[in-house]
Amino acid sequence: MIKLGKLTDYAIAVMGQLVHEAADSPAHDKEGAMSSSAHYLASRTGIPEPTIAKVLKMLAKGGLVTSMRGAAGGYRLAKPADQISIGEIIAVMDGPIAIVGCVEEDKEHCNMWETCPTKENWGRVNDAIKSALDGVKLQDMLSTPACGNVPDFTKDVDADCA
Amino acid sequence: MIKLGKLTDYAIAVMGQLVHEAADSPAHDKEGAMSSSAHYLASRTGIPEPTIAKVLKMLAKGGLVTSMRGAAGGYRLAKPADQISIGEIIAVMDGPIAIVGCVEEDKEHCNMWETCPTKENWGRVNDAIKSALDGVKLQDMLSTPACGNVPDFTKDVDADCA
DNA sequence: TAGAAACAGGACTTTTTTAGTACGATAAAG
DNA sequence: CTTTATCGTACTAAAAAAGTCCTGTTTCTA
Repeated sequence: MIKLGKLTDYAIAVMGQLVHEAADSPAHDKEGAMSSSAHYLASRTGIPEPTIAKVLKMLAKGGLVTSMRGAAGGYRLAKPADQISIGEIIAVMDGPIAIVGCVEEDKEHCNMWETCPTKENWGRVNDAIKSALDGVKLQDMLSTPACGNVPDFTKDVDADCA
Repeated sequence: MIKLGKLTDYAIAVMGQLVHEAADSPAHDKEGAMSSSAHYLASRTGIPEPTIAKVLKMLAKGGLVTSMRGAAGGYRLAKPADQISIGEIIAVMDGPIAIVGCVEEDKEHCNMWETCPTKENWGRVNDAIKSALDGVKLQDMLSTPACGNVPDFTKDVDADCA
């Protein structure tokens, strides 16, 4: 089954939680908006802390969240939730969206790139998938922190998942 | 990187080869069209025989090729190449196309299926991807047996790959 | 200024998935 | 009845993903 990695599911769950946090923040919309620590987010989402820390680091490196170090540091969304697409999140977590390995970036591994007539078709397929994923925004995925992915440990997480 | 398994690439290559074989067949279009053995297809595509055998078995079970046993047996396409979509092939080789595990089939593993508001969105995404893949037919991928996937052993395979 | 809280980065281990192989059984042709 | 094939399944090995941990750096607070 063509599917996303678990870390990607976690990422969407975590970012969803960050949306909640931003909305609840008193300094909402302001520059000095609150940030949430990995520890806190772990407790809210039920995802184990070491794992969620890894996910957050990846998201930070990908520019989807901004981080602040030191005590009282943490993470917050880099952009409003309706400007972050699912496609972006997947790209950061799973790498570029390309259904086949035979893609522009590593054409040197393909001994017949120049003459291969199928690459345009794969390109069209990839583009179609990409726009499908870019059309759905994080905002659309909201209301619940960890649905759509499934780990069992979400069970005891929270009640606003409905 | 979201990508297909190698076996799926092989499958497309093999089915492409079967298209060639059917076209070259004297009994082309007839009921008694020739069939190609796994051994022969392996030699034509450069894919190792045990592996290609496995692929063909999967394709046969999925109904994309028909098989005939016994001496002079082998495989042939179950449908014309322009009626076989890439999506079908992927579905047979990699299972149903569903970008998340949280899909109708195994909703019992999700403890909040009923109330989860994101499943419809994932459904839309899945559908978009599915139609992108169903829109491309095997016919469109033709002209060369093993391009678009890349294994190095395609190098010494054949000359009509251009 | 010392200590605590928190992220950064990387190395490491474990688990899961995928790929590849092998073998005994069955079926058809000559 | 021998040869050429597929069928089904089980097994092994290799690759990828997930998860964990440690060491260092930054920043706030007391």
